[in-house]
Amino acid sequence: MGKEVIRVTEWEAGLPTDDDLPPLYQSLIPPVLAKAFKISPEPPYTLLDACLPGHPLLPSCSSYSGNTTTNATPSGCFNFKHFIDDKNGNHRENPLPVWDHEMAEAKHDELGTTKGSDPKKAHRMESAEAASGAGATSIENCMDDQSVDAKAMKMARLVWTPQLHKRFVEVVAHLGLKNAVPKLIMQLMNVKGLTREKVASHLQKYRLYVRRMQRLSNEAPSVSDKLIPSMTVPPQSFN
DNA sequence: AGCGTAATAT
DNA sequence: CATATTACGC
Repeated sequence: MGKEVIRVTEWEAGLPTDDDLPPLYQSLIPPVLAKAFKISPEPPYTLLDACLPGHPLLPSCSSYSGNTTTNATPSGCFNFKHFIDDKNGNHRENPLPVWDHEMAEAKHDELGTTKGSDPKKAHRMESAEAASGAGATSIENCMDDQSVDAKAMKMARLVWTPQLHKRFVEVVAHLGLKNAVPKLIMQLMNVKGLTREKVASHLQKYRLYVRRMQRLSNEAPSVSDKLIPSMTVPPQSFN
């Protein structure tokens, strides 16, 4: 007795469970290998895709930071100020991630003369018809256009929608706050149009937010804290 | 080359 | 205000 007629359970023994397999797997495969092995070459998510509810990109990282600050902003863009607590992470609304196309015309040529040629001075934002906040039909194409030549021209301001930010936070949590650097975050997020600079900018702000939160949780619990400074928690550096 | 940060710009 | 850009040190 003892051996069951089931499959080769031993094979499955050491294998990682679903919990152990964050959906980052594809992102971790070098493009070269992926291509060599005919693995789907890591489809870069459009900003839209990344925000769609049904995307298991990063399942709730249950065993990473224990508590991945699930922040769902109630309305509009997320605010580091507000989203401190999460009442219900159940907001499935999808305010489409948007690029701020404000500089549609803006620049008029002031130097129309036969002066030199400027190597890095040509901004032309024209492909701006995104369906911001409305039923979007062929948004993907729209995104394509933007993200493609977005690298060339000056990109419109990225709006960090709650969903996009959520992905950001998840990736950061997955990496650990210490290892989370712009480049890695950008790669793991795998969102089309994201640049290292954008991520870095966001990360900088996010760090400030986290630090503020940590301080807040430490100090000013009550009056007794001030009266009895005998045993205070010195350095609480998470990671 | 990247990163972190503060200051500054849009 | 949120995001982008820059400058500087590491």
